[in-house]
Amino acid sequence: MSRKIKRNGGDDIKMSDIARHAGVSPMTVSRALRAPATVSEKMRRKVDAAVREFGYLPNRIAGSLSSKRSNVVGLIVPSIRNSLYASMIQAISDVLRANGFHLMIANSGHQLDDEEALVSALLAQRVCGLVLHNTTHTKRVRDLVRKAGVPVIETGNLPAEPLDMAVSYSNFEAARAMTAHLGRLGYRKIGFVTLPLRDNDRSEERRRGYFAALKDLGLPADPSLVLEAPGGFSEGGDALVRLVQTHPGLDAGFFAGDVLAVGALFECQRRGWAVPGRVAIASFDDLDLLRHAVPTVTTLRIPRHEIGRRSAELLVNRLLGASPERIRIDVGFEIVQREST
Amino acid sequence: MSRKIKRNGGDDIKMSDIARHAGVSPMTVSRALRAPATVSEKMRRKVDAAVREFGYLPNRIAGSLSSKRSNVVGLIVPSIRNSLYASMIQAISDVLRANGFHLMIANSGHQLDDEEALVSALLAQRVCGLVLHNTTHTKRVRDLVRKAGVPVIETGNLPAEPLDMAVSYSNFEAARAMTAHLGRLGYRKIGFVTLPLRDNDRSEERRRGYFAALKDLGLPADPSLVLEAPGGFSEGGDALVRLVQTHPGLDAGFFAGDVLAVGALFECQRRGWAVPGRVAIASFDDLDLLRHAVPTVTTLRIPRHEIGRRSAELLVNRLLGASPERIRIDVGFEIVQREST
DNA sequence: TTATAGGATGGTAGCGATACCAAGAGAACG
DNA sequence: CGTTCTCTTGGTATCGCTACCATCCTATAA
Repeated sequence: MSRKIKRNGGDDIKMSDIARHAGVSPMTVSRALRAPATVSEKMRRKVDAAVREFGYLPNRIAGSLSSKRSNVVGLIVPSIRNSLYASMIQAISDVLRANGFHLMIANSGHQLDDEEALVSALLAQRVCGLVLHNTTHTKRVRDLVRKAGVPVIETGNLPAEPLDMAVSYSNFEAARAMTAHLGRLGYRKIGFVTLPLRDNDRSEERRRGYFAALKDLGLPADPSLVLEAPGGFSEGGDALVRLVQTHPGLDAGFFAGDVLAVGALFECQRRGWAVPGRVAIASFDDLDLLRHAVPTVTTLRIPRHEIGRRSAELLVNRLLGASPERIRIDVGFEIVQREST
Repeated sequence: MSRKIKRNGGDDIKMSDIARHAGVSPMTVSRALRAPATVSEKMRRKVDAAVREFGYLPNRIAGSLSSKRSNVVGLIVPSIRNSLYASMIQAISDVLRANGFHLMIANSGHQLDDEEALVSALLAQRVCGLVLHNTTHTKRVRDLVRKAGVPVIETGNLPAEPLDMAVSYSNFEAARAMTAHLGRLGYRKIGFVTLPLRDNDRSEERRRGYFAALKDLGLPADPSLVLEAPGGFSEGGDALVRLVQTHPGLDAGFFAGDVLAVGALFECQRRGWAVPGRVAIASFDDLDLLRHAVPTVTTLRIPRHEIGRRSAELLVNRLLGASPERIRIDVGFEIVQREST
């Protein structure tokens, strides 16, 4: 059909073609498209007509190269699959889009090395900003980001010293508050099930919070009450069963991952264990599901949507000219007491 | 600090700088980076050293402009928040990344007009391929896509005439199969709860499938057995209650949306209605949740992950040179019979 | 009437890479 | 020893757009 590989198909109409057909200069076309107010009514109409006639789409790649400005923001999350991230992503995407920016998403699978590779790749694409759902990075990531000079949001945890801007809640405080809440409700033997701790500052912080609260409550810190489990319904159920077997007096389980908590709840239903009669269940992160389960599940409400929204807003402000300053926003959390505790 | 707005920060080291410091020509740097095999060992080492010394990141924007090739694929989903899409997105992202491509994601919120705006925007960014989770488009979208000449995957449904390539299952056949399955199990008064039908070919098809199956079963087509509900746990519960109230003989509910089904299940638990004793519940889409709920829920397993994987693979093949041909892949579905029916 | 400001247009020179072709350096051959 | 072939390397011309500055035109003031 064609002698060489067709790289990009398309007839590739360009700005100068439009200019010629409209009888104006390319610059006028450029202006009519980006800043219509700076062009006379007459010119604008000519340009618009030609643009419509040819179905012209300006080449943003050329535009970005020329203006040294891009309108794409990069986002790295540990996993796209997880619905927690999904609501944050949605919020980011919405705010960006409303301001004419786009989102490039990648997932690191909780690997710091992969995060590094992705940060390089995104910076090579010359993203104009970055959102990282992670607050511990390799040295190279820190260097790259500093050197690139693009605004960066870190989230997922509250770092003591953000790279640039951080929007999050404190995993430590949240876990501590929930544990304290359970103590206040009278529970005395509180198990803690955590997601994998390796390379995950969030999980670490939560566990620290749990122990801190136990100390505040004057309860013994028993490491055997802490179980590490990969996320998943079955794993949550298994963990609870194991805790109950090894600690007959267990009266509550705090699951630092909502899916784990729901899995535990289902396992209780299956075994006919009353929740909270036999054992109370508390969760982390307010999945919609938890409000509808039977019984409804006590949890921490993390304003994921707000985190996404504010992250994107900060980024956009900076991109629109706000002066660079280290910002660290604590969006807080809320304990939602429900039937399960 | 600086007299003019700093657009992109960074010292902006470029290829010619690296070339100078390595004592070679820019072309050699370019080759050493993209096709190391075409460059002598000696040159490659010089280049690598300079690249590392300066922490140089090639500018992909310039590269794309020059080569007329981009490595970014665009994806438009109705909603990022929904976990159905999440597992497909993850699969797409993984395959693309393994082949050196990136993903730009946007969500249309089920609006065809928004889809149109996003397709324009993505094509203006000169994405090298497009995945649309939708099979009905505005005329302009069809024109734009044709003109751009980039490979396109449609998914979410099986269109009779794909724009280019389609990877999906048949919503019609799936809904028909599940309804038939319920009939085979002996249910005679089967309610159908659908997601909003407006501008949504998937929902339409599912409803058609339901009616087709009723006809096959020799059961009357009673429009009052069909309820439209926005997605959500409460909405699923409400819909079931309404159906039961208006049709005392209702013995099964088929929910064309997993969240609706789970909501209905919870409502039954709350009211003490035996599932499936009082009413059976069947769902669409095999959320993990359904396998763990009590009782476990009968559903249609849609290979979302496979859809994402194969979509991305087709796209990558085409981008790597496979000849353009209309492809229409039916990945099928599977009925998973569980305790709830 | 001429001077002058201010807004609208156009010309030119890149942005930072790659495609394409030409040239140089060895290797292999008669 | 010259010729041809292959493998590397380098130079030049874009890619499609925007920044920047020069120019031109019209409107208002003197």
